[in-house]
Order: sequence, then structure tokens, then C-alpha cells
Amino acid sequence: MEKAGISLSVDAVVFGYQPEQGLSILLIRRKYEPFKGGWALPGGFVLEGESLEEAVSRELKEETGVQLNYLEQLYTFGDPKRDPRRHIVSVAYFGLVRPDHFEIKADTDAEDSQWFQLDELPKLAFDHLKILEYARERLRAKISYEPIGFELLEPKFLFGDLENLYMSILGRSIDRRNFRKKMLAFGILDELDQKVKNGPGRPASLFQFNQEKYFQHQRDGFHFEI
Amino acid sequence: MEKAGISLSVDAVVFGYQPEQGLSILLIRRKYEPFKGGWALPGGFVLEGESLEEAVSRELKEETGVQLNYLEQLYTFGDPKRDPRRHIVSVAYFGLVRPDHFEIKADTDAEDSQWFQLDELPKLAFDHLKILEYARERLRAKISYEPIGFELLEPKFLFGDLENLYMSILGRSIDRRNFRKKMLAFGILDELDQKVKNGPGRPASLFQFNQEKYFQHQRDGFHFEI
DNA sequence: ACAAAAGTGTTGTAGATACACCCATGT
DNA sequence: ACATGGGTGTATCTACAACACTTTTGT
Repeated sequence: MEKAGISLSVDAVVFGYQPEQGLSILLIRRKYEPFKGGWALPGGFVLEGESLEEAVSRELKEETGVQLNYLEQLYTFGDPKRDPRRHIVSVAYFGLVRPDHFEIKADTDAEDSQWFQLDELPKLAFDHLKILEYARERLRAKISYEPIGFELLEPKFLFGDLENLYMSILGRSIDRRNFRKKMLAFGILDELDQKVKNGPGRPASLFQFNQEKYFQHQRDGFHFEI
Repeated sequence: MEKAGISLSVDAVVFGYQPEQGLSILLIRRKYEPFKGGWALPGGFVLEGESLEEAVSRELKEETGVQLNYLEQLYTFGDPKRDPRRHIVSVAYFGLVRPDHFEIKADTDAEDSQWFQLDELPKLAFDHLKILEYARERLRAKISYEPIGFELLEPKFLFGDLENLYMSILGRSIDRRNFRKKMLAFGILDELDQKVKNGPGRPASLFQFNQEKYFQHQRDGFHFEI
């Protein structure tokens, strides 16, 4: 890397959700100073000639091997003192991963990356806690007015899981009946014929997000809002 | 500036509003290649050790002399081909200016900066049109759920002007009675005793945005939404 | 008196909230 | 039969949209 001038990096706040464990985020253990051995968001320097999204995907692949299902730019953190070494500006992204892509592939740099539940976070390097909080806030806001929740679930999911996902992201309880009514009224979910039984209790239907219908309704000027 | 590596710049989309002329934005004429003589957003390279906001303020002062009333980060544009010279990543900001700070001070670099009405825009350099459109969209969205409209008006303003401001930003007509009812119901505007007469017609009251009250209501968990 | 702009109130309607019981299965 | 989780309907309330006339001034 260059010695003088401003460097540009990207960092990714990657959320995953599992019905049993709730929301988690992906962290890596740093191999070098500063904060060697500490936990940090996956990320790294942007290479000359590559786009920001390419940099994020590349770093995520190198460091963790996870496959993103959704990626969106979050905010650019530019405080010249945010990195003790020198002036490094970081463009933060936030991403979502489906449970079936949770396995961390120990390919390249992946030897030490790990999912952490949000209530059991370790201390984070740099200003990464601030970035993480910013991302949580964005996720909360975004899930209420765009149907990105589905990107955190398997393609076929149970309504109850969707409901729990919303509750854990929004941090409040939701009336089951009203939620279902509202969500189904958008007409962007397909109910499948399959039923799932686990343990006692009535079997539940599987649902599927129908992106075509969503785009269609969007063109017709409707507005998703929970 | 350095010759290799990625450079970092900031660009600002600065909106101003005048009741008679509607929304305008601030552009500068480029002195150097590329796009020499063309119109562009004010901005420039970030200096080592300065924050992004400092860079924006500095460049705006150098190039146009206007005083911002509101500043917010917009998005970071990182396509390596967005600048024909080399890889330059730009953090775009959007800002709002009050009519009483409209005068462009011909101090330093200001010799060629100018307000343009949105329907009379010249061709813009680089990807600046894209950035501008992004900013317009953000302004539209933001003005509907945060009370930033006032930052575009004099501290004391007429209700009619506020109404026209909203209509020109949202690009649709608004029912005068409902708008007033809703806006006043938030309890964040103070009606002053002064009345203003211009020409024929009933004199209008002056209003003032009360930030204290807004912060108070915000803490109480209310939500501004037009 | 007339033209121009400011100010104001009511009613209907759609969407949100609150709320409790039945259904299908496993043990 | 009972425990467990899934599925559903209704009444009330609140917030928004639609809509037209009166008031105050200048000319």
C-alpha cells in the first residue's frame, strides 16, 4: 500500500439470521497490527481499478468465503483519526446472507472468521462498533419499508420465522394476526402447497417471496410498509 | 496530487430555493481539463488529515463562497471509470442554503459559479448529472419524513412559501388545507404576531420553525411525516 | 365593487390496532 | 386427553383525502 496520501478501504457489516439463534453478524480476527488478534468487520483496501462493490465482494470471499444475498452501501467514514496508522477512509456496506450460505469456507484467509450473535459481541477494532450500530439502524429502518427481510431467510420459509425475524430486528413484539394480514395483502408472497411439521402443533405452510409480483406492484406505484 | 493510487474527492449538490424562482442548484465552471469550461458540481480532493465534511466546506468556500445551512452525506461513487484521468472515488454530499445566503462571494475561486434552476441545467461534467439526480431523489424522500424544508427558507417564512416549496420538491400539488392542518398539528411551528402584506390579498402570518419543540417531540417518539 | 391571496371545518373512508378462539398434529 | 404451535375474523378508532366558502386587503 502507499505510504502517504489517503487510503481507501471498504468494510462490510454482514447480517445472518437463523430461526433458533436470531440475528448474527460476521466478524474476522485480525492477523496484523493494529488490533492484532482483535475482532473486526471484514474488509480491506480498495485496489486501483476496481469498483467498491467488487472490493467488498473480493474481501468477503478472501476473508470469510460467505456468499452475499444482498449488498447495499451504508455510509462513508472519513474521520482522519479513525485509524491509528494514517488517514484511511472507509466505505461501509451492509449485506445479508441466507442461512443456507452460512458455512464459512476456510479457503484463503478464512481461518479466523466467525458468526456472532448480536448480544454476544466481542470488542471491535477501530470505529467498527459505530459502523455496526449504524448498520443495525439502517436494517431496522429498511426492513420496514422494503421487503429485504426475505433475503435473510431460506427461499421457502415459514410465516412464523418471518414474523420472528421482524420482531428481532425491530426489537418489539408484533401482533401475529395483523402482521400476517398486512404482509399477505401486499400480494408478494406465494403460499406453497407443502406443509412442514416439526414436533407437536399444526403443520405450517411454506411461503415464497415472489419478486416478479413485487416489481410489478412497485411499478404500479404501491408502497411496501410494515 | 499523487499520480498513482486511488484519489479521494468530495462533491456537493447544493440546493437553494427562492419563492419566485423555485429550486436551484449551485454549479461551478471548470478551469482545467478534463471538461475545461464545462459546468460541474463544486468539489475537489480531500486533503490528508481533514475530514470529509471539512473538505466539502473548504471547497465550497473556495469555489463559491456560499454558507451552508444543512449538510448531509449522500453516497459514495466509486466506479473506477467515472473520471477519465484515473481512479477517483468521490463522496457526494447534499446541502441546503437559505435565500439570504444566496450571494456568491467572488473571493477566491468564485469567479465562475452560478445558481441554475433545475429545469435549465447545462450539461454536466463527469457523472455529476447522476449524482444530482440521486440528490434530488434523496431530497424528495427526506423532506417527507424530516423537517428539513425549513432550511431552505428564511428563518421567518410564509406558510404559502412552505407549501410551494413542498410542491416543487415533491413535484405534485398538495391540498392547502390538509397541508396546513398536518404541519401545524406537529406543533413545531410558531406563528408570529407579524403579518406581511404584498400587493392585494389578505396579509399573511409569519411562521418560524421551533427546533426545541421538534427535538422534544422527537425524544417523545413522534414521527414527522408529510 | 372587484380581484387577489389567506385562512378555515366537515365528512367519508381506508387502514391500523386491539383482541380470543378454533384447528391440526405429536405424545 | 392434553400440550403445542398454526391459523383466522371482527369491532373500534384514527388518520388521511376530498372538498368550497369566508376574510382581509389593494385597486
